[in-house]
Amino acid sequence: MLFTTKTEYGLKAMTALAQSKDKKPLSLASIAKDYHISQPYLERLFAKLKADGLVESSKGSNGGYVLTRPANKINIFEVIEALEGPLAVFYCMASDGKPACTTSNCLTKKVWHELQKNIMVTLRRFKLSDLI
Amino acid sequence: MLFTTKTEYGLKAMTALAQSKDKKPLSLASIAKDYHISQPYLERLFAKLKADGLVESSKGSNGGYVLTRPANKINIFEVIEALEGPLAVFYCMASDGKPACTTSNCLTKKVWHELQKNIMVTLRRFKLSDLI
DNA sequence: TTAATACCTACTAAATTACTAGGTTATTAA
DNA sequence: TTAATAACCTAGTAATTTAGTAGGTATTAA
Repeated sequence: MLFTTKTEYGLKAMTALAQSKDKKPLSLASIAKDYHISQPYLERLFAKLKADGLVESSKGSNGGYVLTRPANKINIFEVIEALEGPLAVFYCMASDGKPACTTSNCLTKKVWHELQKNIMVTLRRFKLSDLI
Repeated sequence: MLFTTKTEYGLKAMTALAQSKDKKPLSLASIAKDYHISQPYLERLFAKLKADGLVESSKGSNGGYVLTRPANKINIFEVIEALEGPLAVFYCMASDGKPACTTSNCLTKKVWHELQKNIMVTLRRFKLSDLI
């Protein structure tokens, strides 16, 4: 399985924000209820979405989250990367702190690189608005 | 992470078979030693590869595994699917026994379907011989 | 001042991956 | 015929990740 419920829940919630009347902030409590998702779990996902600048929050009564950009300007890849971390088809392809493959001139790596690029391009083509 | 060490180990071992002199069977003991992989774990991977008809086995002294086809006729997708099971970018996309998405006319699903098709096409383009 | 909301920390449960241990069965070479 | 080799099988354990729970604090609007 490529993606987990993190992405599934996150995208569902993001589409909910995209459909909010007059860009009114939506509380996680209401989203959690509407989509039957654990609220604390959703909170952690939104912390990541906010850290990556995809949503803005406001506290207090009538507070909640709103998208920072129109839904047709947010691509699926951004959302996935925010939630799942950097895309890596393999351990050896990880771009974060993990130990990378040390085989010089590694043919296998070239194949994974091409696959990874391909997946990214495909995911970037789709916008949040395509899911509504 | 898309793929696990199952695929990593499996592909490494398959390329070892592809490079065997005169198509001589290679034992899992020797592959496990050469590539520093747990032999019983490798055994289970090869059970899957054999079940999918990608390798043949012979028991006894000088026995081992050989490829059933030339390396340029075996594509990466076949190997991955044998080892990791049916490709599904999401739970809702699983083609096996699991409960599928019931949302009729689900837009999200169309996006995943296109992504999934794309990944398959890319993986089928690469042959085992490309990794040698 | 109160209620609503984001935000934070620590823990538990479930699932999956990776690995270990200890066999049995079939085949070949000596 | 025997011993070595190798596939093949079963039942576990360890490690990691995902998913979810519990119980708070901080901030803001009404």
